[in-house]
Amino acid sequence: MKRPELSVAVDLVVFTVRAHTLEVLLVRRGIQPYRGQWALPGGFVTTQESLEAAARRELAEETGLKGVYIEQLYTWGEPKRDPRGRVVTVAYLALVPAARARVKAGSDAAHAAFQPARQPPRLAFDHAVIVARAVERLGTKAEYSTLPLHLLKEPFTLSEVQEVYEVLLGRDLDKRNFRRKILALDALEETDVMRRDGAHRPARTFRLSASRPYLLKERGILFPF
Amino acid sequence: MKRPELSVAVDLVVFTVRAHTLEVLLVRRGIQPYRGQWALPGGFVTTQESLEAAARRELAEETGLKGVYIEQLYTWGEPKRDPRGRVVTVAYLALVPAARARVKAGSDAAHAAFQPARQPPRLAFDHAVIVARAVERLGTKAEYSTLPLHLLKEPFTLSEVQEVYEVLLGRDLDKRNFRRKILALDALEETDVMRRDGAHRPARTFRLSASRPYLLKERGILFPF
DNA sequence: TCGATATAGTGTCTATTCTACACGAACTGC
DNA sequence: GCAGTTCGTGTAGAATAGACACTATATCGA
Repeated sequence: MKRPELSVAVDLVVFTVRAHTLEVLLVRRGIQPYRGQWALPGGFVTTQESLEAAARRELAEETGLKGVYIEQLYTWGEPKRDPRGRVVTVAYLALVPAARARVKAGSDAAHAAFQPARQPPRLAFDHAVIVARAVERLGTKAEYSTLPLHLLKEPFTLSEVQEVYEVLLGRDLDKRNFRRKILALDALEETDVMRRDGAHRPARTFRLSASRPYLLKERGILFPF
Repeated sequence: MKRPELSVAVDLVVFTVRAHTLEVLLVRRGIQPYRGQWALPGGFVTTQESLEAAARRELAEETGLKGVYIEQLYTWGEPKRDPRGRVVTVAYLALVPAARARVKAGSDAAHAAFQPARQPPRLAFDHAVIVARAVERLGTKAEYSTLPLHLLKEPFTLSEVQEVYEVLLGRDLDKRNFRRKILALDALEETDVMRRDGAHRPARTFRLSASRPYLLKERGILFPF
């Protein structure tokens, strides 16, 4: 059994929801190949770090963010996917609240930006495929889990929760039905701060109830509805 | 950006359902480390083949099977998971009908065998974790998809279908409700051959209807029930 | 050949869940 | 204090889930 050595990379699909749009973090490549094109942030895995650690490191380098939600998405390893040679890439999906979704200070404005995830610009390598799969995965998880809550900064209002679900699912939801269902999951707890912004009635705010995980496989499935 | 070179392997979790038990294919390691211990079949990815091709090659080497259902499960890459050095492994999940689940002729009997997947023997490396995750994934997919049909050889009876679902879900299902639901998916079509085995009424048999994919995300969710 | 035995195949009723739908409440700003 | 805006709430009809038991059809052996 021989052991050919390959390069292993991690790529990050960092999502946020802003202005009723699902956005993904892209960086402009400074080197060949695909120099000047948009691509996912990422980099090679060093010998001593775990895959997830490598992903978090890259995320911190681009955005300065730590402790956000991250999960492994899929691994791509077609022999020709990188013209430089054989590179296997492990893609990770990360969710950041819009309020925290800033490109790291020090990067010039053109270097990195959040852009529409469903109609991204032309991307380097097979990154368009990776983004498409991540979008699909997120949509699927919105159907049965509270994962989308990671796109919000606590405390949040139920209208904000509904907005992220609508964006991920790509359709409008009935307000009363949505609120009934999301509260029935018993995953949210009311805070005592009210959100007042604008000339209208203030909204109650919520945070995750301490006893609940984000993903609910148990009954209490969110959808269909 | 430096490019450390790592070894990339594929490991296979090959499932079958036999005698109301979920079984997984294991091989006895002939070399160090973990020599003599049970492990998942697998091997290193060569420079010219894709990851899935490597997985299919390993599967064929152990079982002689081609064209079975296979999907990528997850990628493990902790720095210390293999004492020989840094090995990133991409695990694949494969489903084979019991009628085809044979270890390749030429392997000695002790070399490879299907064994209970939920209480496997002590496994090499982190393979127990991999098996556990595969079992969980299969159970989850049984809740909303027709993926378990890959565990059956066509044509099959509805009782056989129910059996695999029961094994994957770990609970008994009501016969009438199950048949109503599975048929409502419109994923099965009746054949004209009857299954007669034993001293009782023969059963209709079915195959997958040509127009249907195995996985159904659309409504018509199978469970809860 | 007839009875015992084993699995196949089928329908209904009740409880729960889904879905559609509209208006008063509470605040700001002019 | 009025206009404008978002917040917050209940119900009724439709669809789906879930519990439940008996007849049909074959084989086998007495």
